Amino acid sequence: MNSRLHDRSANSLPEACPGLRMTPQRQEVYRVLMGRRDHPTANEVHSRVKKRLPNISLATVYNCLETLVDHGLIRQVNFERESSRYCPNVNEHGHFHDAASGAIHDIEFKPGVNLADFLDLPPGAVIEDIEITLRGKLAAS
Amino acid sequence: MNSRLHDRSANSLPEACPGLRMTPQRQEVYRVLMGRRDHPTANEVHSRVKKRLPNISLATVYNCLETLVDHGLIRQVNFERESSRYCPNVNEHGHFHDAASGAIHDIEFKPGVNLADFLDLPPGAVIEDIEITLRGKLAAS
DNA sequence: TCCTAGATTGGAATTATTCTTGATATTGAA
DNA sequence: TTCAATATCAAGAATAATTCCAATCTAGGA
Repeated sequence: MNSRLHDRSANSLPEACPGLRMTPQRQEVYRVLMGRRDHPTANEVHSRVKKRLPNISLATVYNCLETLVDHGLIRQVNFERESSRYCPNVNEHGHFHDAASGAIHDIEFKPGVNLADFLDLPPGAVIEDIEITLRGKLAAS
Repeated sequence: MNSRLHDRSANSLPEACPGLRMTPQRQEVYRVLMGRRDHPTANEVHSRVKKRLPNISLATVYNCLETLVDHGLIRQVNFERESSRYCPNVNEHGHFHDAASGAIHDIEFKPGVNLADFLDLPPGAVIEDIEITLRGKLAAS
């Protein structure tokens, strides 16, 4: 599965990712995602990146995002049929979509849990990727 | 959450679903889904339905599918950015996407499990919908 | 039967994403 | 350093799933 890079702060860039040429565009796309972890769409990423790279095109943002996903530095997240969103948390995790605010929260697995503990997997299934999405509301507390 | 209708066979039509007029088109769309539970796309449903209703339009298939989803008789399932697929299993369940064959298998929860047992939910979260998708391979056994 | 709300149709419109092409930049080898 | 090969970028065209729209059509109630 994906490599697990932990403890990357908003400023730590993935200087050394084998096979990935760190161009200014990719760096800035990555920086923007790390800087505000609110699961932006490609369009939103484009707007943010343009502050520093005013000439970057949306196509390039799509290319950069795809490249970063392919190299396991970020994750692409889909809700229903909405635009894809992007997330710098590459740990195994799910998402909670708050219907009221539209906000998306990362959901971590409790430590030590195992898919097969709660799902009836087909015999011999080798899981390569998991996507867990919850939709609901946060009770006014 | 959705009403839970169990034990519907391939021929049992939802004659009585409050607020839903059972037109021939809706009936046939539903029948087609129940008859072959392989998670077809709207296009595939359209092809199948046309055998009995040659004049039905794709727009109508989309309308029927949406209506049936809204009434909790079927579920809409999304994988990545692919076309939506439709599934007559309205029980809470997930999906396993076999990368080799492209087949999609329903995954049931083990009895008695509870989301909060394995996920760190935000405090006060009220879950309205769950989507669990696994991608992987079936080991050649 | 007549009326009306809801359903259907075909085609146009929308929209996120991908593709294409030519220009530009980077790398590694000589 | 220079060159050739390769990768990246930008702009706009193309694609494809889905939705929208306007014009009929239909079923069921008065």
